[in-house]
This record gives sequence, structure tokens and C-alpha cells, in this order.
Amino acid sequence: MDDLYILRTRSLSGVLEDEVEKAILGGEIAPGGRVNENALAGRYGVSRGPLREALRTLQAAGLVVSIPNRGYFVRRVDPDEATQIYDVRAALFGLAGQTLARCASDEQIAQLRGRLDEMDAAAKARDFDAYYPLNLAFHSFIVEAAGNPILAAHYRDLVKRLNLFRARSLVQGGGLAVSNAEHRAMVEAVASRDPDATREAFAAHVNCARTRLLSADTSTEKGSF
Amino acid sequence: MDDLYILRTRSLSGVLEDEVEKAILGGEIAPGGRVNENALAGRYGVSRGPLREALRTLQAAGLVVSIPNRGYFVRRVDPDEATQIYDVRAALFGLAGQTLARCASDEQIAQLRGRLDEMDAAAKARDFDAYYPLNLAFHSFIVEAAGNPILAAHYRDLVKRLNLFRARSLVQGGGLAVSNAEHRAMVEAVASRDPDATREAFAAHVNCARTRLLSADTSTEKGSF
DNA sequence: GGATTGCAGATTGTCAACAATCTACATTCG
DNA sequence: CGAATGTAGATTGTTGACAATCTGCAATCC
Repeated sequence: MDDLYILRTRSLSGVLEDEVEKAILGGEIAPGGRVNENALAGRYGVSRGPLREALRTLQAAGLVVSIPNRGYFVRRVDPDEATQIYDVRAALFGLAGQTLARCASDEQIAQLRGRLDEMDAAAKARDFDAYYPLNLAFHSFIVEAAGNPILAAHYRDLVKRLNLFRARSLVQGGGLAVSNAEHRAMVEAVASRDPDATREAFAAHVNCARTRLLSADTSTEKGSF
Repeated sequence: MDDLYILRTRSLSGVLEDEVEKAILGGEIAPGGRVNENALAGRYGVSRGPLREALRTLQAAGLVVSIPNRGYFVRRVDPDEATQIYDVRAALFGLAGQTLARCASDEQIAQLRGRLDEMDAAAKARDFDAYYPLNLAFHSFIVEAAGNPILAAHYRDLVKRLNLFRARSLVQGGGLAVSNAEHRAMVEAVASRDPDATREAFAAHVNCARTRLLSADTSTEKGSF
């Protein structure tokens, strides 16, 4: 990307938002962990001002919390909050499905089916490292295709926030084929052009993912693994 | 409130978030209007640093936008964006309704009915100034009673953002009694304990409000008043 | 030996200064 | 006369300094 374009359209604080978010979601600053402004500013080679601005944005997104005079901390998300996030996420994903059932082009539906096939291949090969980014891309495609940027932004924030529940634990251990069967039901619902049925199928997928995730959480609490 | 408590729990930037938001939602800085940092910081008697932090938060909430080297501007919301906001808002309000149908206590339902009665009285008296805050309080009570803070926060942000579409035009001119009849249908749906019917009734209320608002917008464009 | 107090260093919150950028106006050029 | 250039003032983005607060450790007290 072109230096001039970047200088004209980006600020330090904007870039720092992205960088600090990556550090958090990548687990480099763990949930509960302190964000040391001096150290972080030093590491990025900037002053604390733009970093603090970036942290304000991340606070609004629920990734960090500011405690006066003590600094910013990466938030923890407990199972109750995860449940709340999933409820909202299911409603929004359902809305995305409903919208697609009404408005999706035939080409968009064909693209969705193409993505299903890719995920099937990865699932058959039990190639989890291939499946995960395809899964993310599939979800991302859907919320963008719904054509409501506000829906997409809210959804994205929720997904990011869920990362704080257990980094990378959003990776469901519970069977790639099961997950992709749900994806396929979703896409067929879109193709059926039935908004209500599609909303239900989309919400159900999120709710099944929630059940898988939360039961994994419960299991580890009991030390049964 | 107690000075000590405030000093221990609030920061300048936090207070400034509230103040600047009030100035924006109150129409003091109009949609499209420039946020002059120097002037505003001078007015509040603070330095630009905490003000810039506050503006970052307001940007995340969609109330302002930062254009590099030109400053922050209060956002405008056009009818397309208003429609998108309403779609998301209807989905979230529907979720609140669904949750209430499942979980509301008898006392909460009685409180909802009490609020309906108050709004009826204001509607009968054609006392719009009394109805409006009661209406806001009714909605606020509902999303809080649903017991999902994430839902409540997202919903609140959407409502604030709608204020940029037409300040105070969220005030539907289209008949207080009609609006409260919808409210009553919502509350009866909650009392019926049918989650699906309640979700529909809640979403329908938001969608009717949207129709009233957007048709008022269309009418003024045609200069038909 | 546990509780309390004091202190030093680390860190945060805010401020003011400076450089960079933008905008509006005046001047010059073709 | 319109387009291009130059300039001054306003404003923004960032930096570094300073005061306030917190934290951890050592010393003192009961």
C-alpha cells in the first residue's frame, strides 16, 4: 500500500487500535492482564497520547476496561457474559439470515455453496488449521452479504469479545462435519427464500456453537479431560 | 454525589464523553457540524488530551467521525442508515421481548402495565411532553429487564445514533394512542409467556415506529406539510 | 509475629508546547 | 477574468514534562 495514501488516511491512534487489538486477541496480553502504557508505547515507538486514544476505542468495544489511576486491563469474559453475547449474536446472525433469504443473489448463494464445499474438504481431511480460517471467512461473508454495515459491525464486535472467553477456544472441538452440516442447512434455507426459516436456521447455528463451547467450558471446570 | 466517590471512580475523559454526547444529542453541535477541540476544551476548562480520548469513544459509538488532520465531525444519518439501524434495533428489541416472555416476573409485568396506564393518561390528555419521557422510560425498562447488559448497551447505542437522523424527530407525530396500543400488545404478549409471539410483537413495534418515522421523513422531503 | 507506617520507584492522567496540515484570502500570472 | 501561487492564522496530531496515585518493600510498633 502506498505511503501517501496511508499518511493521508490513517492516524497513529487508528493503527494502534489494530495493533493492540491483535496483541489482545492473539493472547499476547492475556484476559485480566494489565496494559502497561509506557511499555507498549515504547515498543511501538510512539508517545502515550495516541496509545491512550486507541485504548479508549478498545474499551468501547469491550476488550479492555480502564480503572482510574490503575490503568487499562484486558477484560475477562465469564460464562454468564458469554451467554449474553451469544444471545445477541444469535439474534443478529438470524437477522443476517433473514435478510439473505430475502435479498441474496443467485451468485451469492453459489458462492456460499462453494465455501461449503471447501469446508467439507477440510473437514474430511480433518485439517483443522485449514477449516478454521474458512469457517471465519464463511461467517464474515454472510454478515457482509446481508448488506447492513451496522449489523456487520455489531456482529464483529461480539465475535471479538467472545475471544476473551477463551482465546482460540472458539475453535469447537466438537466435530467439523457437524458444524458444516449446520452451515449447509443455513445455506439451503437461504436458497429456499423463506426469511423466517432462515432466521431460525442461522440462530440455531449460533446456539449450537454456544452449546458446544459452553459444554467444553463446563467439562474443563470439572477436570474431566 | 460525594466528591471522594467521583474522584475515585471518574476521569476527565469519562465525564467529557457524557458532556459532549449531550451536546451532540441535544442538537448543540448539529449533524455534519465540526467539533472544534480548542473551543470545546476551553469551554470545559480542560486540555485537549482527555477531550480527544472522549471523542474516540464517541467515534466508536458512531456519533462522530474523525477525519485525519481535519478533525472530528458529528455524523449525519441518512434514511438508508436509519433503515439499517432500525433493522438491527428490531432484532434486538425482539430478543428483549422473547427473553421477557420467558423470564419476566409477575411484578415486572405489573410494572409494565403501570407504565402503560401512565402513558395512556398522557395520550388522552394529548400531553406530548409528558408522554415522551414515559415512552423512553418504558423502552429503557424493557431492555434492562431483559437482564442482558450487552443487549441493553447495543440497543442504547443504536437509539443514540438514531438521534442523528433527525434530532427529536424520533418523536413520532403519528398518534400517541396508536403507539401505546402497540405497547399494550407487547406487554400482553409478554404476559402470554409465548416467546415467539412476543419477539414478533416487539419487532413489529420497532418496525411500525420506523415506518412512521421514515414516512414523516419522506413527507417533509416532498414539502407536503 | 502480625499490623501499621513510611518511602521509593513505577505508572497514570493531564497539560502545554511544537510541528504539520488545512483553510481562507490576497496576489500574481496568462 | 479565471487559474495558479503564496501566506497567515487556525487547528490538529503528537510529544514530553510534571503532578498525582498506586504498588511493593522495608522499617517500626504493639
